[in-house]
Amino acid sequence: MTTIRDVAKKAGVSVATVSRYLNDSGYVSGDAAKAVAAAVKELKYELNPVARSLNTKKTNLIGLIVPDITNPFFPELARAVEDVALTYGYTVILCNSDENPEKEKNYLETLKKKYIDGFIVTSNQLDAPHYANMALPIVALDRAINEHIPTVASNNREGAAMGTRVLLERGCNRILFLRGPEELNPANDRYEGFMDAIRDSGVEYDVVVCPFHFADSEKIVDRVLREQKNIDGIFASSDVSAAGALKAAAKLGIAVPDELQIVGFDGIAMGEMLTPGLTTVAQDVYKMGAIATRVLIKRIENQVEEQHFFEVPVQLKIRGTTRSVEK
Amino acid sequence: MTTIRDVAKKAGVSVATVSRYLNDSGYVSGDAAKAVAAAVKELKYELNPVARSLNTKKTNLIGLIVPDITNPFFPELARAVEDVALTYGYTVILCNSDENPEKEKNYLETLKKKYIDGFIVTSNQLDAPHYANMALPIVALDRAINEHIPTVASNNREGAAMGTRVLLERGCNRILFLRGPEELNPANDRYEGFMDAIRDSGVEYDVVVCPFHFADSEKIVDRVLREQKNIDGIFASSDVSAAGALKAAAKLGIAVPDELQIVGFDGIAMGEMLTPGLTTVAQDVYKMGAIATRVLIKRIENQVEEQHFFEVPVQLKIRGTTRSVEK
DNA sequence: CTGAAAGCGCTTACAG
DNA sequence: CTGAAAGCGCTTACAG
Repeated sequence: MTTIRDVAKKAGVSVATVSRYLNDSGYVSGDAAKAVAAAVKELKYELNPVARSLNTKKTNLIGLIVPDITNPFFPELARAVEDVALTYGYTVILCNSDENPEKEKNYLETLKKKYIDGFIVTSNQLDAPHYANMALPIVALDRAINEHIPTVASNNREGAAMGTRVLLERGCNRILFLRGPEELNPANDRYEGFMDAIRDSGVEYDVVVCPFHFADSEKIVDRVLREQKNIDGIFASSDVSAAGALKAAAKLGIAVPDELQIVGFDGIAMGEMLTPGLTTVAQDVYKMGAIATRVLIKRIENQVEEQHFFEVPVQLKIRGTTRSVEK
Repeated sequence: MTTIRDVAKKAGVSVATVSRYLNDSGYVSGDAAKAVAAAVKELKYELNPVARSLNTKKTNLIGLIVPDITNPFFPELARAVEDVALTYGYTVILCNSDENPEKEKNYLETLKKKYIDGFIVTSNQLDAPHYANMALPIVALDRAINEHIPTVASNNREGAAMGTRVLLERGCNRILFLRGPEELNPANDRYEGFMDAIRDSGVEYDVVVCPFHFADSEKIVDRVLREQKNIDGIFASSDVSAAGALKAAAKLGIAVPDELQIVGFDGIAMGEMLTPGLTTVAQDVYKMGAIATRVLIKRIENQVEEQHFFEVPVQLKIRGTTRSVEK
């Protein structure tokens, strides 16, 4: 392995000069620069990043902590993070937390020791002490951690209101809202948005808490649909739940969208594969990941960034589980 | 930051002894061990892994190279890799290659410089030179790289034969096989398996090449179904293609499974969310990832492993897109 | 503008 | 069984 010393020797300068040239830090005369460049080229020298890290305490590594990459929301996020990271010369370490604070903390600490440069985190441990005294740059995704930490999120509340109005405008008279887990901030925001839109409409509604899980959602919706025969609209807080609802309806022989209209939330790829295609409030997950990564890297590189909260607009995707608007 | 020197001083021994104790390498007397242990505890000393890496050229980091984490096959793989890696004290770096040899090579080289310990790779660049002279441990997933590199894969051929027989046993008289991209090894194995099963059956069949992409598959199947009215069975080389086929059938008003039966390949979660649920040849993706990771870590830790090819059996999942067997 | 030297925090022959 | 010392390959004040 050729080292900086070899380069220095060949170029007839000191290692300090080579280092300055390589890092573009401090002055290097034109002559010296030329000699070093030639030596680097001739020796095919490549800087050893581990040795550098030991000095700088930087690694160009960032951690992405998600509950579970298997959850269809996260792969696209991971993709965005990796794409942007690559652009800036960073590499991504993938961590599944399972929403387990211990696991999360463990990753945080292990990687900190390895001089990781920062984290992008999707977590519910909003108030966990290990975030408070983390000296490392962190950006929160989807769910706020605390005021000191920049957050990127969809406009969940407004999006949910939009989704609700889709059903309202299409003549639903009794709407079932599948509310997400109560410990999830975004789920609560969506609930608020639903309430915003439904409140003054005069339309009847039911709210049922429902995990973001296909089979559970199907079961819950099946039960509700059997009990409440007059439900003609379902707004689910996630596409996976909406898929469960659609399946339940199909099994009960309820025609979608003629007898029952369904709207989801998320915009995951599966939505268009269903029959009929799922109408949904689509989050721009890729954009969220991209913004989060840029913000994080700015922080890592000490660029000032006054903005603290980044809201990414959702977009309605009208597909087959809703009818055309009644005029 | 407390270093090994602080510990040595407090314990009244040399740093060499502390290092030996910490790494359980070389002899350390009982007394010395006790003193060091006490000092470590009192000072809350934690070894600096970066400094260690500079010496050992090991980092406990492994790279996972996939074409695109957004492809529904890979998240579960990534999850398995990460789970097992964590068990052994390794951390996973996620790399999306987009099947682009340059990108792949770039990751390989960048991370090698960072003293990454090994790679798990899903790649088509079987014969790429950058794999031939990689001194690092590598395990190939799903697609063989070369004979020197251990490979983990499903029994694609046999699985495809099984899937074909599902249609045969259920009375299909004309089967459309959606063959995957010809540059993909597993896709070709599945084609062989289909041929194995169909050849002697006397049943008519068509073969159409079809990318593992939903919308494209839908389009292709729509066209074929319009042209060939008597197709009553489709075997798709991937679940995503099968979903496209199902969608095409639905739009054409063809009843599944009564008029047309469909079988997919992969076993991704989406399959059960469709209506009807997708019958499929399910790969045990998690197991594949877990095995690959264990094999890789064994190699990294220089444990001999004579086995070179690991085949993970597929499993039939009979759901709603096929009928019950005719007796 | 440049170099000698200390330092980042560990590991590992080597001599005893 | 143990320690002094060199070494991993870089960066960074500091003095000139």
